Amino acid sequence: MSGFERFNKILNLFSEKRSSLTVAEISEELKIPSSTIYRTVREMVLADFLESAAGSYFRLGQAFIKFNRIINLSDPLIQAGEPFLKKLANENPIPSTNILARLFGDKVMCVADFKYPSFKNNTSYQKGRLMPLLYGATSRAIIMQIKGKRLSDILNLEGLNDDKQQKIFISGLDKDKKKGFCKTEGQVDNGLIGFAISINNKKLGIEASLSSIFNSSDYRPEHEPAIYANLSSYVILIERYMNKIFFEIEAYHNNDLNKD
Amino acid sequence: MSGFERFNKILNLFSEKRSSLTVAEISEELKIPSSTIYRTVREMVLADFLESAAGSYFRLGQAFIKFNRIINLSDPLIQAGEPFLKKLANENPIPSTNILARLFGDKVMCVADFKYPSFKNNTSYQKGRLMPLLYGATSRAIIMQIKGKRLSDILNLEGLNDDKQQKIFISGLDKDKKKGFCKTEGQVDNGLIGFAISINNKKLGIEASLSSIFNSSDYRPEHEPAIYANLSSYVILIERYMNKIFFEIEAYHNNDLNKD
DNA sequence: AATACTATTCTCATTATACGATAAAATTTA
DNA sequence: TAAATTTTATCGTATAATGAGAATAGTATT
Repeated sequence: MSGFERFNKILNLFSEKRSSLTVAEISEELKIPSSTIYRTVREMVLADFLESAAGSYFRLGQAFIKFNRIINLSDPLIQAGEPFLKKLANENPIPSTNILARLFGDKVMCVADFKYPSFKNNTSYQKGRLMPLLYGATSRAIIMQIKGKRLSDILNLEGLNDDKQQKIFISGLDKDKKKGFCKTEGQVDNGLIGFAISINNKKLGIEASLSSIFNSSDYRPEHEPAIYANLSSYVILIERYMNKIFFEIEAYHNNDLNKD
Repeated sequence: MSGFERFNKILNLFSEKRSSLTVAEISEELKIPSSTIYRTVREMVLADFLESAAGSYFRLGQAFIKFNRIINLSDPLIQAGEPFLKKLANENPIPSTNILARLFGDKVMCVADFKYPSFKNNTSYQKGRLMPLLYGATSRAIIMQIKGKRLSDILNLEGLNDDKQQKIFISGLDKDKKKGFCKTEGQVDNGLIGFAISINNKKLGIEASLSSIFNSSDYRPEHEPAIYANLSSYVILIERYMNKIFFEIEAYHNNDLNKD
């Protein structure tokens, strides 16, 4: 096992449920001698990827907070989209949670969210959370942008291995693609209904979606036109804004003052 | 240079100002052959610490968003303190920004913040940002908890090397310590005045502070009693809540069901 | 479409460095 | 104070990272 691989494996032992670990536990989990783990953990602590907590436990360190902030301040999708989420929530006909999600490698992750104050349900969608790729409007509006080999690779990775089933799934996607939007009910959370539209910027390599999630009990079919009108107008705004950001980034890169 | 060190150095090239880099740029900055950088970057992309963007640039990857979320959901200080920030802001006599900050290694970092809607100034304090250790009430209320060799080590690292100056600084801290609170004006941002009280939990290894920042122009001396009353009562609540969390964590660790 | 240019991966011999068993030291607990 | 646990240090060995350079893939240019 290589050094980086070990480093990565240690970090991935930490989770929402298990947020602190001892060297002994790490050593046990990874089947690696504790002398080696001690050395690696020390390096990681020194670089702020871990911090030592009480009782010889170790926690994730501040490096993640720091780098997350840099991403928040610089990610084109977050920059372009986050300012609109609150407005979208206010304009929706019924209380909603509104989500910006995007494809990272083979995972869909929520990168920004705004919940209307009176929206009661706790959706599974939260900033930083990896979302199921095959379920929910949010994810569908993203993967409908992918095609060919890359799509089937992703679906395979997600466990949709059967050829027949994959074809059915893809033809479902194609229908949504023609309509231009996705709508699913209860696929991610019971009692919730979600609507999503794709966001895309080829030059920035961003495949994303904007979605609004409602309580099924609040929702009436007559709300649908307003929901789509809101989503699609904000998607246009966000895509335009992202394009502007792209040109700013390009200008920055081309500015020789920044090199050296 | 070791593998992990290189990995760390690559990440630390990314900043708010410079959020994407090419392999050539990294190679140039670190004076390491690009064949090596390519290999390392590939590993990092595979593990989601970097992602490739347009024009052969690389950005920070989703791993940071993911791990940041885990910290947010599990950090005892954030869990215990964040829910109170909004209340504190609402109860302050004048518009404020309210900050939970804590010591990570030798750096003070803001881990949660709430800005009262009508508070105008953009403070330097933002979640995830590393703060100057020697300036501002927020940081003072934290380092006043440290003593002896550890304190002087930290001060040295921060550039306060001169023995005489260090003594002056420490005696200033001691005065604040006796008073039980810190108050500084304009040390971090011009036109802002900050008040802070220490937060501590030895068992969890957390040295932190709660602070309220105001516009100097809004502030009148007669506000001071209310400000301190608010801060100190919330600090008591937060410390109590953190202690409760400590016992929950301890119970979790002692529960054999969680081990295998 | 052909060419030039750049970005990326691959190969491989060399060397450095990560590894892990063990001992020593430091810290915590009884 | 002793016992137990956690952490660091030591060191010979094997392994895996390194970097030069070639090969390939991918883009841009004309």
